[in-house]
Amino acid sequence: MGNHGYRTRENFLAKLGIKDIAAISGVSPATVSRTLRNPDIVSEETRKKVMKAVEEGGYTPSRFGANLRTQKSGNIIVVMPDITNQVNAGIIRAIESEAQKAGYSILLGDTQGLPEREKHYANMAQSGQADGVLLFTFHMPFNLNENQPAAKQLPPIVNSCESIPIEGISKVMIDNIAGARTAVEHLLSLGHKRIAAVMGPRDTPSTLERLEGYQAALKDAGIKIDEQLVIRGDYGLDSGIGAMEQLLKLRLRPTAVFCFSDDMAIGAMSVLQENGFRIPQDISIMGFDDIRYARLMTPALTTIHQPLEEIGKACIELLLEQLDGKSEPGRYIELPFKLMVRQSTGPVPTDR
Amino acid sequence: MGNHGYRTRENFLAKLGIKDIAAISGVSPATVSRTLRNPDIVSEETRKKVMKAVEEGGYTPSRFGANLRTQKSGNIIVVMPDITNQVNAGIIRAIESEAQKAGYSILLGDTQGLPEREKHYANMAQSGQADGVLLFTFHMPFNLNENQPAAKQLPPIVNSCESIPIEGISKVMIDNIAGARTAVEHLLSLGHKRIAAVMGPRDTPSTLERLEGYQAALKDAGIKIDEQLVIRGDYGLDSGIGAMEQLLKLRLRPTAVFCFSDDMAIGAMSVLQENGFRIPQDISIMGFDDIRYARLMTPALTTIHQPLEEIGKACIELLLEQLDGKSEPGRYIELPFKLMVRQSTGPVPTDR
DNA sequence: AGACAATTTGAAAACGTTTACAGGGTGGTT
DNA sequence: AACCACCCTGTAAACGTTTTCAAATTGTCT
Repeated sequence: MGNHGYRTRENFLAKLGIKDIAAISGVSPATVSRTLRNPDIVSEETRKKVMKAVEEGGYTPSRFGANLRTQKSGNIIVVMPDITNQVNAGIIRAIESEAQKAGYSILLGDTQGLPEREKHYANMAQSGQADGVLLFTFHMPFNLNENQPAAKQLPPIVNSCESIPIEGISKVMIDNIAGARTAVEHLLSLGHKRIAAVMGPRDTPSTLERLEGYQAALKDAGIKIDEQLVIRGDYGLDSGIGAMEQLLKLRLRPTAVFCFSDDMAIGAMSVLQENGFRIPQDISIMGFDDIRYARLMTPALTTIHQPLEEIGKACIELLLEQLDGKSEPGRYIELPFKLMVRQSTGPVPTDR
Repeated sequence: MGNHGYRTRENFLAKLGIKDIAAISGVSPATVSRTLRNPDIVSEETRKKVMKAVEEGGYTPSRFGANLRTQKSGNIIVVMPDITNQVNAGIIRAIESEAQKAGYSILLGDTQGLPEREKHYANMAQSGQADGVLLFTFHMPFNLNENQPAAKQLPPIVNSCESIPIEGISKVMIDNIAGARTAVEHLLSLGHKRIAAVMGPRDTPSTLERLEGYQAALKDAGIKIDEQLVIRGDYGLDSGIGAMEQLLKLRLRPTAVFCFSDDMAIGAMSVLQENGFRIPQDISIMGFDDIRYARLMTPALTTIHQPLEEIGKACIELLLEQLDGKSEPGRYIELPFKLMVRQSTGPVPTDR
């Protein structure tokens, strides 16, 4: 019954601790820790002894102790409005993969659009549940003191997809304005003049930016904006359906519809086809995102490609820089979009 | 410089600890802890004092200390082959939402099909990173001793979607055999006799089960299985494309194709339409899963609906039971699938 | 041989909670 | 007045690591 520290529970699941391994291999706990974390600084002889005990004992260091001591959780929380969305899913997949390479795990924060859940997830950085935050929502879930630089009041954080208007916070974005402009210019080049826009959720930066690109392109072409052709959506399939139904009721229908997301474009296409319209002969449809289903639609959907994997990688890169203290927050990475011309867009119909 | 425990760093981010709050409110750390975790057992007077200090100090208890003391992480690791898949995404979304209600956070384990990553994630339960495991892959990533009941050697765990052949492990499934049988019977009822099957990845339980249902339905109808009509896929879009191309090369083409996933069905449909085949007049297509895009295809995809949200909820329910020690592992929940008849299936063509 | 540096190790403190235990107070009952 | 029960609170001991500091050992150079 000495105080050697061995566990004696018969339960064979009884987990060994670092002290047990130390006792078995005849060294101190410190040396066991060093062997595992920093093998180079222990002699080969002890390293072998310790590793033998570790393997035979099936020892896995408890994170609880290590986390407490190092004040690091090894987790990154990803705050997203909806992980079911193909765009978000693609990004988070890349994030997870990259994070794992760097030894971090991903905590999933699906806000389902609720600000209180956003707050909840953001607080994980406060409580130590996460070391850093990847923010894909457009609220700022932290209370900031106006008089201090934001960076000093925030945990390591990177903002992507929806740009939060705060100085000094790292961001990974695509140029939504230019993307939308490119989309509309593609339609203009096909001769379209009555081009509808189906927007995303009101007030989100991405929607506002894409709207700006849409307006700018039309303005440059000398076309006046027809408010009836600008419909509010929410990036979801059903809102694409609703928007298209609304557009079909118009006396002067658009000849092309630019949807701010592929999901809405797919919804719109289904309404058109149900009602006997031919795409693109009667109406052209254009999306945004290039989700994996886009190219498999019939007709294949013309859209703006977003580099999901690169976005995810860039997010982790910027966050790791902050976590490693290698760089100040405030870096901005802009990734290139790409116009994917497929079959859902075509020349404006001439017969009217 | 007394030992009152206050932090004195000027850094205004300096986090207060439980000792600081205790000192400020003039009670012991124990009482602060009680106030936060179990408010009922402290007097109203102290509770007010403490809460005031907590709020003014902006105190958030550190998880590091609490985790170490309670030996709980508050995390659940979800191990999935691909989170980008609509089925998995839908399930994990429900899981996340339910887990959060119960005070747990979700760690994302996207294995990308790699067994070593599966092992890595499974080990998170060993190291204390996660309290429980939700397993959607079909390997058993733990080394089990054959002579002991599996349940005693495993952390709290629930297995779903792909059934792992081990006794005494909780499961949430749909009846894949009956689901596939229902699908094929639907096609049979439309007069089809040459019904192709596009399978999922070889050796996964779900594929084997669906294949069994397919075979059973044909056998019951007195139709001999034509091996040429059974194509290997991997549940992904591209494999649906490849499978359909293969089927079109056949001298005697099928009149209906049952794809074991909607993604493959969508891939198959795009091939057919590209080659001028009419769906369902020339060939009927049937999927499995009922992802959100299924009903928006043109024609809308007939498929077997999987109750993703219910699956997610049931997983958490079974896992929480184990985590709370309220029940032994080994429970089995079977959720109902549903045949969704839409426009991609129709009567067998008569003209040949 | 002695001084000094380099390498390797151990002792002990620290990380921040929660909780078993004990003790002090209050009020009610005999 | 003594006793008991109950409620509330504080003390102190865990939980399992990592890391600082110092000591011990070895090797190198004069």
